[in-house]
Amino acid sequence: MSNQRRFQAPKGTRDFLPEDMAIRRHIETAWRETSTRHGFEEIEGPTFEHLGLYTVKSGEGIVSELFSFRREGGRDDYALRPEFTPTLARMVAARGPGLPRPVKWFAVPTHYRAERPQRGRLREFVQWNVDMLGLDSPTADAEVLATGISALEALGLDPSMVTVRISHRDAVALGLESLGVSSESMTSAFELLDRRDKMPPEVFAEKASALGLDDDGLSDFDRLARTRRSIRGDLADLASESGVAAEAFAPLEGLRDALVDAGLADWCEWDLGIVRGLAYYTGSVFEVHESGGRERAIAGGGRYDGLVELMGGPPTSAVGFGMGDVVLGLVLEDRGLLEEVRPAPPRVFVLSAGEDADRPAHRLLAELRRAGIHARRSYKTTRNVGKLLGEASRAGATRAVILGSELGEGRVQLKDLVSGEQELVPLDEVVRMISGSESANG
RNA sequence: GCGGCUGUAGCUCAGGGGUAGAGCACCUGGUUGUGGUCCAGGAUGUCGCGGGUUCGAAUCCCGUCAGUCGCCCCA
Repeated sequence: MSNQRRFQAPKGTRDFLPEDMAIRRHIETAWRETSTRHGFEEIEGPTFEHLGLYTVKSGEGIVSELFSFRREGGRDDYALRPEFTPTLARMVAARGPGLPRPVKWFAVPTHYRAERPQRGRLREFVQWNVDMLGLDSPTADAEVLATGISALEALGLDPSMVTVRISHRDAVALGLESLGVSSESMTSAFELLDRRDKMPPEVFAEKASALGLDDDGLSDFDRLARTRRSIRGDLADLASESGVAAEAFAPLEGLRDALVDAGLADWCEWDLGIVRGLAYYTGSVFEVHESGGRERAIAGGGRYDGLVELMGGPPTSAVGFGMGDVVLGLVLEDRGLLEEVRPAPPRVFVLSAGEDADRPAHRLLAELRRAGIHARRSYKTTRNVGKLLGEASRAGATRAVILGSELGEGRVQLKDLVSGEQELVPLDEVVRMISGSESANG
């Protein structure tokens, strides 16, 4: 290590040692199993795309946030994918007309963003994407949300720990309109709504008045932005709390019914301050947050009915979300839900208690593995059976097979490492006994 | 791009002008067959890097790099 150059992982990337990888697989397994159970099929796309795929949607300003490159001598600009939705929209635009509707796809891709890393945000991360296209109904929104929530539940979270905050751009637009915001100013109003907590009150007031809001309008705007309410409640209550005319919330009715019918009411609440920066959202928008508000959003998504068309496909309704592994991992860690997650332990540990037993031990090991059993041995040279059993225990094995002098009569010790009991059994029977036993492990 | 904090053994850290320590982890042994304990022993660092001050710097000063947290941004 002295006269060689030492490399470290690039900024914002992670090395996954076995313990880390076990956690990553734990999360990804929950994502995949939940997706499949809800009828979504897995897809994958290229890790890098033409740069234009991202600038067409987000403008040139996005480039500074991307890892983009041009091949030496090449003419095309590429970028490592910062998100999956453009790839998805491209795939659907290309193949969409021939696909049975609705399209229900999910992916678990890695993504890359050239940002300054901080808690909950890295330069390389995994993000679960769940999307449903071609069904213009709130039941699609609810089904997508049900899938996300179900995965959180599978990972041990419950409604006391996380909340899905939901809004709807149409409802908020109608509400803002009733406060006097013109349709030309609507985009700016959304932007102001999104960023209201990031500016001093004077600046907020100034920008609000630029939208045509007087003092009353400003206070109503603020009230709307802070409105949070159970989705079980009457929408009329939402109207009275936000100060906006009840008619504005008509777009929420179908969504509310679908969420309640899907059994998601305990997890969800209306939060009219949720906007999401992305310009392509057209209807429902939502974010999943840790209840204590200590971490960044665990997931975010919404309806984006115009994007497939933007990619050259037919007009296609769409709704989906992304859930990253970084914040989710932090939340699970905070809640102590990862303590039991570790690399798979072996079902059995084979050790020889004497030189004469080495070859029979190796033969047994091979036989166990051929039978599909996760079996390990020690590579130490010691004959100290105590040390070897210690190694078996540390590896997490619940049983050990000890081959020794009893081999002369064709028998070995089969030891239960949990109870400490052991019995002499015929060598020929070991594989059958272990494969036939009920074991939660490996 | 800006700011706070932190860089000493594989990990967590202590120390602090006279050329380095602890715990954990790791390895070996405890002689020929029973456990995460115990005992004994062992390896490991250019104290992030560069420069300056000094007889002497891990220690003080300057710079730089890296990590981390936050701001900006956040698909």
